[in-house]
Amino acid sequence: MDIEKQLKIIKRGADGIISEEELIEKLRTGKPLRIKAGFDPTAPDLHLGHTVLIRKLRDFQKLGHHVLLLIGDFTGMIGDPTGRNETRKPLTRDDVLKNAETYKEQVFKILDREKIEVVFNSDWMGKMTSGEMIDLASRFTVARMLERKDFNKRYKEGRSIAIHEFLYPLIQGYDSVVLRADVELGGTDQLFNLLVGRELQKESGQAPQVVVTMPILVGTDGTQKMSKSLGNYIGITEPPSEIFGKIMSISDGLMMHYYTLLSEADMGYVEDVKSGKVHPKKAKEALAFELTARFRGLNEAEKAKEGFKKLFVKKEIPDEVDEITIKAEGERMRLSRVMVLSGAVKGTSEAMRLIAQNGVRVDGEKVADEKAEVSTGKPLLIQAGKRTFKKVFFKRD
RNA sequence: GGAGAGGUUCCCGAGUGGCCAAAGGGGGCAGACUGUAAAUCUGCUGGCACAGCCUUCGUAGGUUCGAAUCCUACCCUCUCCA
Repeated sequence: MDIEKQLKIIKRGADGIISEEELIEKLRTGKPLRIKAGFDPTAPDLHLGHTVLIRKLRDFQKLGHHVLLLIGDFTGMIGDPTGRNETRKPLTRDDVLKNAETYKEQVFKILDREKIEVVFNSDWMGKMTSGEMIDLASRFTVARMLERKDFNKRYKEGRSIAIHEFLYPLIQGYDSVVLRADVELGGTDQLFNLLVGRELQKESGQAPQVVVTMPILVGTDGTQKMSKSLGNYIGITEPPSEIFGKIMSISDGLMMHYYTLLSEADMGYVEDVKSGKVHPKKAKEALAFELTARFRGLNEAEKAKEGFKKLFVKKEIPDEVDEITIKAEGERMRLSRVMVLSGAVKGTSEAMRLIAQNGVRVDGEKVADEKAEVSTGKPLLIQAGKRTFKKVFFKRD
């Protein structure tokens, strides 16, 4: 493929490339490039945010380049400095391997498993002697380190920076030297670390890697970056109905952001959505379908779509309802009690609250009385809130 | 090593002896509206055998008829000086 076309694909969705000239030069050699991307081994549950980067790796794969998936098990002991002062508990070798397996499994939903090399930086970092570590540390200066936004801010504010935090960018950079990376991909928040790699490579007599940064995906709350700890994420292993539903409930504005970074839809369609030619609802549905299908398969996506329509558009009862059998405690039971036992709610208070708020239906009928009782003679269909359904069977002994 | 500040319910943050299950905001949930959403309005947001009772305000004790609020010890966090 000619270089212009390759470049176009690489640039799509990318935030920045340092530098484009160098990239062209590397592409011109015609040899497969070594593309590096690092992952934290602590969080094996991938969400849409991670997939932005992985999809870009896929682009490189399609162009015939060699992808190196670096599991940062050594750097994981440090944890990328975020300013949050929480000490990471060291992972055992077993944990790391297990997490890595999970990673691969999930990553292969997007990447071609044949054209990928998985490496662990503990392989070389674990063997490094203190002397070598000092040598590595000597190749960078504190002043340069403090250029990093995060460090800079903390330094100015007089907040603590532990010495070992300085090692993180250094090691990440050193990984590039060891791997002889031609290109490294990362989120925009990784820019500094990625640039350190270039410095160290130059010092080692290598051509500096080209740095490609991808925008950070905003979470479902529409403001903060997608992350598991913030609870604003959509995991790629979640049930299809969850993925579909979560995407359907993002705001229209966010939808454009997702279209740009996650969808494979061609730019023409995306423009039509932006200009309003396509109804936002239709567009959101298409996006939800595309992403659900990507991670959970076409059939599942189809089901999720139908289920969603039934539940939210027609307000009907979904096809598949959780069925649960609980012990009958008499001829009649408090509804709140039944709801707790069936797992529809966390506790009695929550059950009563929901009832008081008109959010509970039994066999389709709204319940108004918080202390309502139900007969245990036949199975009941309980709806608690918008989306929780339980088919309850009673067992007598 | 020295000096000070502080630890409150999911989060931020008020509260300095009873009117405190604890203001206000955020988030979350529910209802209305809708395009599924957003925005907006309303309500809820410790637990339970729910007009009542029980457990919460860093931890453990103490004073008091009564403590998140006072006392003692301990743990932790932060800031400043050296």
